[in-house]
Amino acid sequence: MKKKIKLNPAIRADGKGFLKNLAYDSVIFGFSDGQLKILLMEYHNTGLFALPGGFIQEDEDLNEAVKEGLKERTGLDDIFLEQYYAFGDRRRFDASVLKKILLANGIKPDPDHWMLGRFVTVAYYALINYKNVQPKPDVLSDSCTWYSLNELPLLILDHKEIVEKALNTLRHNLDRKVVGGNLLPQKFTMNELQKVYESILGQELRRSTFQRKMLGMKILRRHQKQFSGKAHKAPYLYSFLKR
Amino acid sequence: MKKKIKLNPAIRADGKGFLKNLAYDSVIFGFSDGQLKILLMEYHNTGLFALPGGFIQEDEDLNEAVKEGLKERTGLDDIFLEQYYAFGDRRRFDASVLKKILLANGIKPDPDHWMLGRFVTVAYYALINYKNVQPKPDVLSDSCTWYSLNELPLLILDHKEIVEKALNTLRHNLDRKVVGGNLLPQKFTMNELQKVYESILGQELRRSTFQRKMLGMKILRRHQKQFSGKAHKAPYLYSFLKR
DNA sequence: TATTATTGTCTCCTTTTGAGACAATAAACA
DNA sequence: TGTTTATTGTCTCAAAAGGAGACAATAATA
Repeated sequence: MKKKIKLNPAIRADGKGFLKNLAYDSVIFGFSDGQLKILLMEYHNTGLFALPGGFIQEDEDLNEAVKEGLKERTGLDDIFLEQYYAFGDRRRFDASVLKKILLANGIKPDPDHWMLGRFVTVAYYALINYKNVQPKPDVLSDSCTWYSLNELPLLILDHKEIVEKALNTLRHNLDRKVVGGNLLPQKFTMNELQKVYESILGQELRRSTFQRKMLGMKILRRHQKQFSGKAHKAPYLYSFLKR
Repeated sequence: MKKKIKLNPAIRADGKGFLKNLAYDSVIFGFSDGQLKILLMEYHNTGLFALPGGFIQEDEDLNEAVKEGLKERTGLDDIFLEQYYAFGDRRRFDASVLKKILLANGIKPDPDHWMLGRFVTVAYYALINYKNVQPKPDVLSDSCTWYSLNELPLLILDHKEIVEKALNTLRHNLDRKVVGGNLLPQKFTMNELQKVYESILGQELRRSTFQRKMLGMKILRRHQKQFSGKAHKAPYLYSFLKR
């Protein structure tokens, strides 16, 4: 079987083969040091930061395009991913920013270069296990690294708003879906899970209530204890039941 | 001030002035005879039914385009409207259906006619007061009328799926937002409100519990009684508090 | 005046949640 | 080896919310 080569959109001059006026951006959440973090790209020689994103090929499902892009950035294949909003304000777009990025990459765009046009972007958020990932920049950017939600750099266009809405959506879905586990390794302690919930909700939770609730849902499997070497009772490890 | 004329996209041959590959569809909910209903368009001489939808002008915000389209269909201006999903599967599209519609309207499209291409559609749902509306068809269709959710005709493309997802989203938002009132006149009885909730949730609710909950939220104002002429106690009318 | 259907409210009971208490325990320390 | 420390799993008690039904009030009819 012939392997499909995916050209990076940025290096194509005409934008052929891609849906016009349409892009996607993904807010990729990870958890480390007790904090929620997201992946950001920094473009060559510009000091500009942006969400990982891309374009959709004409022969590709929207959701598949996003999964594919996610795989390129993170190397991960089976990721919790959810679409949450299409940002379509006309003023969200600013051609000068895109032009700056292209120029810094040695591309001198015509005024009617396809990437300088207006785009509606479909936003997704993903939850991944921080430890499994070595983020990789794309052709236009020289880094793809984690930033704590509390200390984000200035983002291009309306990407700040996109992040905020992602977090809000994640919060609202937290009670409907058992989403928290996607940010942790397969086995984790109750305290680690609680920390994840707390950082998503932005508020502290009562330990006993949280534990009772989680155990009451019957979706956790209890494994052996985890001995940390510290001078206190060792917590059990848990994992989520598949279904 | 010069009035802006909005050309109907269908009668433009080139599709210029519109965003490519992008459309919107709206699931417009109304409530009458104790049932949830939605607005559907039937295209001239085709027997094809579809959701009201349209395209986005290059100088127009996505949300504004949808509001504008909604106003054309319903005459209403200030409508509860919420975006909920962008449908972007490649196989959602079927050129033969669009071709049939165009042919039935006397337009013989080239194989590369813009409307025969692939579209990602951003879906919205709206809640309106049934009584306020005289639905109007657009240029391509000869009717725009209410259909009960239980007895929908066969819909084109993936419009059935779009409706189902709208209803699901509405259900999930029902406890977060006080959404039910948008389907009723300004003043309504508790029983009418309960019927709305029941038809959205697809299940019966306990009268006393429902009333206690609604009154407990402190978002209802009680008005005079409504005398129906029937031989029993008259219910109060309520309205939602603004804020 | 009695009857009927429906409404607003109340009561009782169960379930869920909030807040804290307490014994168990892994390692460090004396 | 016994004591101390920090943390864990579980339990208890009270408060809040929710389910199920009872009951008096009432608008029109018979």
